[in-house]
Amino acid sequence: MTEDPSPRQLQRMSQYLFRKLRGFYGLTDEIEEAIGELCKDTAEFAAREPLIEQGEPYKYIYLVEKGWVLRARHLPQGTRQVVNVAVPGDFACFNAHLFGMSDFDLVAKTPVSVFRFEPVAIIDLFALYPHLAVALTWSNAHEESMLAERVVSLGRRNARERMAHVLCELAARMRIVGMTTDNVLSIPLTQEDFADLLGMSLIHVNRTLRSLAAAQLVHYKVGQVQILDFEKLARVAGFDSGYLHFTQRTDILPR
Amino acid sequence: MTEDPSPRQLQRMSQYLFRKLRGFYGLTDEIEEAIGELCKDTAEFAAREPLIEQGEPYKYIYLVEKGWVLRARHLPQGTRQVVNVAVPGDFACFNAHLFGMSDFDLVAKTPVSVFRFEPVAIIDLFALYPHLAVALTWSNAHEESMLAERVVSLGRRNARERMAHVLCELAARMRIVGMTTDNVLSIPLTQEDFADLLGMSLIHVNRTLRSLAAAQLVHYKVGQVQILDFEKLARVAGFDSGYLHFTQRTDILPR
DNA sequence: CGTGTCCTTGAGGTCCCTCAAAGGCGGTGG
DNA sequence: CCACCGCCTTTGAGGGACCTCAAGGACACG
Repeated sequence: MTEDPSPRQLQRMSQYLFRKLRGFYGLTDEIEEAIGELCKDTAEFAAREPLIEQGEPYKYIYLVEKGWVLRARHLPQGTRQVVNVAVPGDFACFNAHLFGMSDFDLVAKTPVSVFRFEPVAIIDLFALYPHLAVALTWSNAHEESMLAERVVSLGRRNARERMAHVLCELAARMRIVGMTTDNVLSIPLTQEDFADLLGMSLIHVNRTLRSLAAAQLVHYKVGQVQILDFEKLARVAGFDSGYLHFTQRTDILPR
Repeated sequence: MTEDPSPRQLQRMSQYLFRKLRGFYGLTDEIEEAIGELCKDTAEFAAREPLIEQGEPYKYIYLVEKGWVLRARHLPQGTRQVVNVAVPGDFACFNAHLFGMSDFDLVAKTPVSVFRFEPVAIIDLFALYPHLAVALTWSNAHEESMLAERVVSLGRRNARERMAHVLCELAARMRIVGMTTDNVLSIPLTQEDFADLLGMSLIHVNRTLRSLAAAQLVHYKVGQVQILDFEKLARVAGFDSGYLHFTQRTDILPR
């Protein structure tokens, strides 16, 4: 499950994360180095394997390098809610590690490789790698922003809008880290996963997807979603990519 | 709108925040001092006055000292989704300030006083006040945890459970910062606010509250919610306070 | 005493759920 | 190479949770 990365691997390691950060501000060498320092330990997980389970203490902070990871809560009545999905370049458990134990399952949806590091006191971490604070805080803010947007979706958008919205979001996120260049997205989520992500039933997900397909907006099949008309889809969703904040800012660089 | 706090005020300023942090770990003098240093500027807002509006650039990071603040999104079709509420001791806009502009309205629900400070580069901030990083990161984690729980509620709990759950959460949050000691909560939210917070219609909120009242669980009136049977309410909600992480940890103190 | 704000109740409709069942498709084993 | 199995998708039918529209009542305030 664990192996030593070669220097070559380290070189190429967090290109996903770097691409995201680069979109946000001029990525400095210090930040790249700090992240490189931190990400020396790697691990692999098979599909369906949990990285951490509800109720367990946190052992690591993860940076996803390959594959998809779902953060989900299992409710007593047997239902599940997927809170968010992590794709390459996303951190997992960063701020939550402050807490004693996890409130959620973190489970590999595909074969997954991660970089990971043991949580140390934040204050030590930032003292050791001051430039890391920027990257981590940005990642935090980004994740919280997506969570807030999910709350908006679940609270005030209907099934069609929710589905359209999450597809727009995934398209944008995958594009910025270079997971896709055209409108064909390799998304390993089943219709049941979408149901648990969007707070609806599997059956209604299916009908919604068929309806979007009939309208020539998207074409879903297992493991692959093709966006036929992004503009129109975004209009259906009320999707405004602003909340992802993938826009350059130069005024807040560390001095 | 702005005034200089007297030293006495500073002394008493963030008791709310301190109580929360104290619940989490032994609050050190350094942290208290760092926060005190930062919170020299205060501001007051009237009820309904926005602290910041959707689309505006961030000017400040806020620490709520008195009153209630709602973070809400207004959708094109005229609906509103309240993403979370901030009570005394809560930060607002902390990590979001990294972004160019706000995705949400931040509006005073009651007369509000806040401490505020201008965002500087995170790296500078943490270098200046290293002990602050802990408090801020914990606050971040806490807020994200509540957001995640809201996603679970909106996605997989029905109206009755959602209402019960949010009341349990508010009770717990108000108790830990000392806003209440018994089961009578001064909550300034109207039924419409609850509707927008829980993603339901005003009318259904009303029926749900009446139903909870009929079951002798809670008694709602304007500005005040009385919890008649917390245990039972928590059972209805499927509420487990774990996600609030108001439990002592001594193992991760900064050295 | 009118006006604004908020709560309350009724009635009808709809979005989405649950239950039920069938079909496609890749993998595995006999 | 076919039969079978597991996993996922698809479709139908009926029901329920919640929504919208409509209207009335309570209460505070100037």
